[in-house]
Amino acid sequence: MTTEHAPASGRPTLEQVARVAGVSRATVSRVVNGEATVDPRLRELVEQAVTATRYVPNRAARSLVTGRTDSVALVVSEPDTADAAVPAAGALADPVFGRTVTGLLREFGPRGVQLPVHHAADEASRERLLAHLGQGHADGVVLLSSGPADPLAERLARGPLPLVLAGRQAGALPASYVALDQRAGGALAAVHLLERGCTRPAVVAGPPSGPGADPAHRERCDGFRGVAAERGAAEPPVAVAAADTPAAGADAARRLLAADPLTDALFATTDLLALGALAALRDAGRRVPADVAVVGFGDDAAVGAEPGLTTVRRPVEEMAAETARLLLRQIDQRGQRAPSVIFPPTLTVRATA
Amino acid sequence: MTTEHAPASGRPTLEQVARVAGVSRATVSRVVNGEATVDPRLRELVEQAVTATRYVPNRAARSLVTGRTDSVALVVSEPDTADAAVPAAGALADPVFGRTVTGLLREFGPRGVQLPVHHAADEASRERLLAHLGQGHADGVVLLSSGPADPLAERLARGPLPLVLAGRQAGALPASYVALDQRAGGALAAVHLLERGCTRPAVVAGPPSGPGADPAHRERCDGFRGVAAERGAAEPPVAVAAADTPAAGADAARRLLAADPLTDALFATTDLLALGALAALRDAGRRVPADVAVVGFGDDAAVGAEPGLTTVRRPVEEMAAETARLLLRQIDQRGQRAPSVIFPPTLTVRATA
DNA sequence: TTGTAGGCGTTATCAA
DNA sequence: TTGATAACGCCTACAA
Repeated sequence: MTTEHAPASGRPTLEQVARVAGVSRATVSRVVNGEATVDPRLRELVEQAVTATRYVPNRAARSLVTGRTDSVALVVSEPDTADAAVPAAGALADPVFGRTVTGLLREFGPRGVQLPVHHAADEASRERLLAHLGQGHADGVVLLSSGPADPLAERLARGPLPLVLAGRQAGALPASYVALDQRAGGALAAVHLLERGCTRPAVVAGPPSGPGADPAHRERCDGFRGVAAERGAAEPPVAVAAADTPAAGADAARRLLAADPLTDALFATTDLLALGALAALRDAGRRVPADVAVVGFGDDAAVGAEPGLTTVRRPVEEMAAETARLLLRQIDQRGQRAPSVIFPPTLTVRATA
Repeated sequence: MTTEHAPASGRPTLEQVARVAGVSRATVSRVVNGEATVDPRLRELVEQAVTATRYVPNRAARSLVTGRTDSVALVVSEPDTADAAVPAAGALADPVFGRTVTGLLREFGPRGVQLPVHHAADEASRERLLAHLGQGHADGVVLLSSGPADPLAERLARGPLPLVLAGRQAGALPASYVALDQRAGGALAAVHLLERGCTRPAVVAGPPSGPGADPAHRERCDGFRGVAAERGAAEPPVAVAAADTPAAGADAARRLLAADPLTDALFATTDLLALGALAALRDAGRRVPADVAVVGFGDDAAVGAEPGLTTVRRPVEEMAAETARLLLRQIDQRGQRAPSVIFPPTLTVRATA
């Protein structure tokens, strides 16, 4: 008398597979989880039953007993945007976010690791997130942080969950990270410009505070100036833009040109700034790259430039893939911290330099 | 003799909260789930115990018994990119993806609904995804589809899971959607240009096939021409760009200017195309907007223009939030299809028109 | 209104 | 090597 009280959802369970294969649940479980200690003949039987019933393990049940979730939280954190001048945009609208997701999914997807996204933009969402993660709803965390001093980074780093910081160094925090060699990027730009024959380069640097602020601006700038000094070029003057926008970049470029009309190369620490510089050069009647060569940084806004902007490209997808691998390793090794990795950027040469 | 066999993970369970509050698990469960039938005094007690123990429900356990997952899959689908000319970019790098996530999270976050992201770009990932979703790992699906004829859309629509198409109409598919009124966007641009005094407008339209192809180009174009005809303006000539890139936009604009040197307004069905048109106008020595006014579409690349690009803005975040609400309603109503919604765009006036 | 008890699908611990 | 059997944390009749 098979009572068969239908489990509401018509999906097959271990029990059913076991019945079909004529073995116990335990054996089916072993086969499904690839354990070695199982008779080849039984294994064969079970595998047939699995495909016959189209069985797929129930994540919730598995998670309940193993304590693992097979999911990694992608947390996009940004400083309270309430006071900032950037209203709608936000870190999620940055192509870097999408490219990061692409890279992460490349590793996680095939392994069946879920990637729930979280956005922490204010106190409330931060607390909710922390509580959520604290409950063990993810096996690890990828933190995509826009600010250097992120309160969330610290709290997550002190927490028990494996954590990898994406695109930003950990500083004093006990966490591994995957970051870009910003200095090397600046150096790349300098070498290219100098080898091109430029002798009076200048730098449009992003703001040290306010919208678009980022310590990376300074590192890129330092890398650029380091090479210039090393190669005996004139010490490149630096104009700091008020914000990371084309308008501010144009303004900074104008100041640079006014201070030294013979400037023949401009390195902007951001593509957006470079776009503004391009506009300023146009207005000033300078030809690009004949009179002034321009190199940007990021390869984000570069797609919008006509003619194409020569720029320093960050291997965001590859970095994200490495982030995923690092995190997976940490999860496997039960919290044992993985080494951090720094990626070198590359130069994408287009029309402006 | 409290045996207290530590549950490995030190997280509080219903049981512990119940002990602290001096009630039964059932009562705690009721309070946590907001059931009305519970004595206010007990409720108070339980709530205190919950905060004291920092209790957060265990999703896996809950999911196991309810059959729900409290998570919605965000599926980003794009046609096989293998042959396409766009290598690294992809739909995820588009700011629209991030803005959509922002809007979805606005609704899902506070309700504790997870948002795992999936990327379906080839046959393998599509099948894996379908199997995954078929197993009931999500309560519903938001499909962000780049192509009009998406094989995934059809299969999901026929499946049992609640589905909402984001940013694209369903066509013949049995699914609800949230889309933009593309025609109205074109009309908006036309009205603005005409009221500005322009009399010889022209259109740079995106490609009907190939990279950046999208039926929306035509709708925007139709909306624009409809208003022009209605208001007795000259029939606007249309140049179709070879791709959705600034270079192709510049090329199309040049053709338009050559055909009619008196052209005094340009509407591009994409911001990227508009950027190219701007460059072409510059090269041709036309002042913008004095000689030729320019309006773009999307407000994506607009951030990269200097001076600012006047453009048609899509309320992507709001649309995504509505998508979330629609889906939630469908999930609550056990598959009962929700009505679709079409959003009107707005005009963002900057410097070019 | 509250508590008791059974079961969701899986893994893990034992015996056999 | 295999099979019972006991959790895992929660919800939900059902009984009180």
